[in-house]
Parts: sequence; C-alpha cells; structure tokens
Amino acid sequence: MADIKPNHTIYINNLSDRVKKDELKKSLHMIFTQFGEIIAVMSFRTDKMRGQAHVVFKEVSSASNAMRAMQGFPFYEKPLRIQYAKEDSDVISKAKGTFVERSQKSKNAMKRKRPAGRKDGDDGHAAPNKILYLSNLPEDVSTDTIQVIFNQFPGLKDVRLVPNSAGIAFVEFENEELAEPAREALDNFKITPDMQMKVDFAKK
DNA sequence: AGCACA
Repeated sequence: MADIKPNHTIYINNLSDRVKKDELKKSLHMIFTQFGEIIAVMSFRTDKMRGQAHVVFKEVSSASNAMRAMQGFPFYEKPLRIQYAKEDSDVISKAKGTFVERSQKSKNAMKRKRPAGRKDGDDGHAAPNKILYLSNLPEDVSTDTIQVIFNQFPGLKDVRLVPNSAGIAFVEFENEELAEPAREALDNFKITPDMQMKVDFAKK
C-alpha cells in the first residue's frame, strides 16, 4: 500500500515516540528544508497519531525528492518510513479551492451511514433522492413559478416540466439532503387558491 | 499499525 499518488504532503511514520512534539517538528524541519519550502510540519502525540508526522511542501516535486532521498534515513535511531499523504493537507486544499469543512465532512459521513436501504414503495412513496416529483400543478404553470417557490431552499439545481404532461414537473437538488427539506415544506403547498401541489421523491 | 489539519 506504499504507492499513493504524489502529494504536497509526505506522511512519515516509524518515528521515535520518545521525542517531544516541538523538538520532533523542529528536527523534521531541519532535515527536510533542503528539499524546498516547507509550509507546515504537523505531528500530534495522540494515541492515533503518535510516531507519525506530516510535512507539507510548497511544491509536490519537493515532496517527491524528500521522500526518495530520506527514505530509511536514521532519525533518532530509527529509519524514517515515508509515503505521500493520502489526502491533501488543509492548507493545500484551501489553496486549490477544494477544501471541505471538516464538521461538514463528518456530517455527510453520518448521513451516509443512516439506515439506508429503504426502497421505492416500502411505504407507498419513492425512496428519498435528489429529485422531487411534483404533481397536481396548474396546467399553465411555468418553470419560473416553480423555481421561485423552490429557490428559497438551498441546493436547487433544475426545474423541468414534462412536455405533453400537464400538471407535473421534476425539481432537482444537488443532493438528497437538500431535497428533503424542500419536499417536507412544500408538499401540499397551495400553489393557487384551489390547488394543493403534491411533492414526492421521484421514482428512480 | 496507526493519515491530521491545535
């Protein structure tokens, strides 16, 4: 599992865990700075992270050279084990614009673990997904009208009327988590004084 | 062995 793809950051393990954090970081900085500008050296003596460190370089090429040159280098009596980090460091992803807030990340992970597995029809409704199925709409409703109604919810992506089928439409959100609040709030919404729009998840 | 973001 040694072949992760090149990264600005190298992941080092097999470090002596007897060295204090600040000294370790300083020493790592000293031996790696020759390969190029270092943005950060990070190590934590938590149970999970002891004996390991991350060194973030400004250039990926510096990380590559550092890894090649210092692989197995004796450091506090132990040979360094170096790999590319498996994910971008936050400083890097922020620079690239791909950074995702960590709280948000774990929230998504939780969501994914949610007792999924409900299938269409288990309770007479389609399983949750990012596309909503609208019915009982006025025949002459426009996409603009629907868009205005759904735009108050974040994540709206597309509104589609169905050619030759008056009274129904599909509304797509970026994901199921964003579609659900809109469905919940707008099911039975009185789109005209005498029409209640139905909002369900679309069947797959 | 263990991949974080203090």
